[in-house]
Amino acid sequence: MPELPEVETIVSGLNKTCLCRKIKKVRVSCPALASPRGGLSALAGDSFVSISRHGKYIKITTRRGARLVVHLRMTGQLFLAENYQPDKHVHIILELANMAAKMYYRDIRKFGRWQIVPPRKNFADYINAGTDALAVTPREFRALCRRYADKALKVFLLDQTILAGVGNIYADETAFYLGVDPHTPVNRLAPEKLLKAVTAVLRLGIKNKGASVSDYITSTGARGNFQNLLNVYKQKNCRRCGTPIRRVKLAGRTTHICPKCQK
DNA sequence: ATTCTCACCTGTTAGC
DNA sequence: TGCTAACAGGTGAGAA
Repeated sequence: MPELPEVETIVSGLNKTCLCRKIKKVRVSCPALASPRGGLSALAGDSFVSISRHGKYIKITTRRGARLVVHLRMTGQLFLAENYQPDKHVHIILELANMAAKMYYRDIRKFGRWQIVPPRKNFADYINAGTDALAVTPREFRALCRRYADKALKVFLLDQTILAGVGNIYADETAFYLGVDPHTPVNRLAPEKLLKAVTAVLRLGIKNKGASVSDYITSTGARGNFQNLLNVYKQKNCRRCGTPIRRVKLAGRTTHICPKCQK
């Protein structure tokens, strides 16, 4: 799924290619993806001047001052391609000036959202999320650990209002990195170690351009590499010790644990 | 207030 | 083999 490292990879890719290019044409074939409905037509003639990220949310600002929040949810893909034949899952196409490639939004399950932020609101008000997992300070992180001391590690990591960006893949991999069971309460872990683990796992994901475990692809349509380095997530056996991975439900998600490496 | 459940979708996999 | 049911997991809304 697109989590922080996947979204970071897409955002940094788009920043290299499509900033400040005039949007010649906007085609939306699934109006329900946009809010307000039909709001994306206002992008015609405008251009993106800033593309950034908060957690898994993509934040876009245009030359005319419009703000856009794009969320890929489960199966959203945002990429640039030349000579691409859109299939039935492509729902938004942006044609950019002086560029052979077009921008495509493809989303099999149509869970994703393109939202126009109302003029009076800022991004932070609009996005219901805590501090970005790679922007949190050690001091702030310690406070979060104290406040949510009783929560299970995985529940803590997955809650976007506490810390933004970690999803199922990186939560399981973080617990593995720490060598602990994801049911472990936060107050049983040293905040410094926990933050170091989250940071290390997310950065490794970014370094490898994200994990293409299902539909995720980069902004050029390429697959990531991190799926080849996962230790427990969707693994049959632990990559480190070969022990069969135990699958349990935690926080409503399939959770992968190596019974030998994680106590 | 906090925590849980469901709805949103469709492709893939498991099981009969 | 062919069909159906369960599953995949991010978010927001509504219920408990």
